Amino acid sequence: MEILNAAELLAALGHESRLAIFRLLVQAGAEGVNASAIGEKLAIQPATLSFHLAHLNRVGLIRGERESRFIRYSADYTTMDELLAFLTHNCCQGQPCLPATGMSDTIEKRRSGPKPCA
Amino acid sequence: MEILNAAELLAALGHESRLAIFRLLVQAGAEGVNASAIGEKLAIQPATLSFHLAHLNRVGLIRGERESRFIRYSADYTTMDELLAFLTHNCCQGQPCLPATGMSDTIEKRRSGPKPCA
DNA sequence: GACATAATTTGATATTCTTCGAACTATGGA
DNA sequence: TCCATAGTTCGAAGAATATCAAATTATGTC
Repeated sequence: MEILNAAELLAALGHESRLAIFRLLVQAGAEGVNASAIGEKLAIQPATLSFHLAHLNRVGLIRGERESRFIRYSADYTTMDELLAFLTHNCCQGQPCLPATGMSDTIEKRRSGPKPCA
Repeated sequence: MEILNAAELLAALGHESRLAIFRLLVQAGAEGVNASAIGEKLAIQPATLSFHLAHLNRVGLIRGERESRFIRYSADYTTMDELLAFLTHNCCQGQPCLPATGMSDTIEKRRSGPKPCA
């Protein structure tokens, strides 16, 4: 992944509504969620929702499939995986440098260990 | 981390210049890089650079320390770690679901494993 | 103090993004 | 065919961003 592409993905997720949509779809898994259900759950009006769904779809983070009258959206995990791989490239030597476990000394240990992410 | 905060961080990184700055600082490590050196390396004019540095600093991804006439900027790894932890929360059960190792079947394996990220 | 360098701030401009009402398309049922 | 539902597209308005020249602040040197 190139930096321009990564920036596009990050910008797509860098909006509260779109991030909420994406997270909802990740939690929903393979079954996905149809547009109006997303709109209800997140209190986003149809036109605005379509705008954000189109944005997320354009950059490849989600995809939609028509199912009768509904369009069922689901997260495209591979794109997110690639983005995370890009952000963690050249750090951690393949070891997980995340998540922060809540152990108070984790950060300090990590500080002296392999270089963290991005 | 809350979703609004995460969206702010993602938006901050969702600009080619700022992402390039952040990556440069991550690569530079603890020593950091002073502003004019960043500007030269990335071909960004001083005023524009200051604008982006201030943005990254405001959201906590970098910090600057004056060193004589220079201001040395360095990445704040903890903020990035928290962001990545947020993005990978409730997935992977603490196992690394990244990075993509380049092994062709990794993605498929992961698909049937713990739910990927975000 | 006068000057040069490093960086920021200000102000103006151009661009992009976001939102939403209204119109439109697509599908299914009576 | 007519109607209702699901969703998108269009168009306009307002808000937020990005860029950069010019002015300003801060530091160090002569």
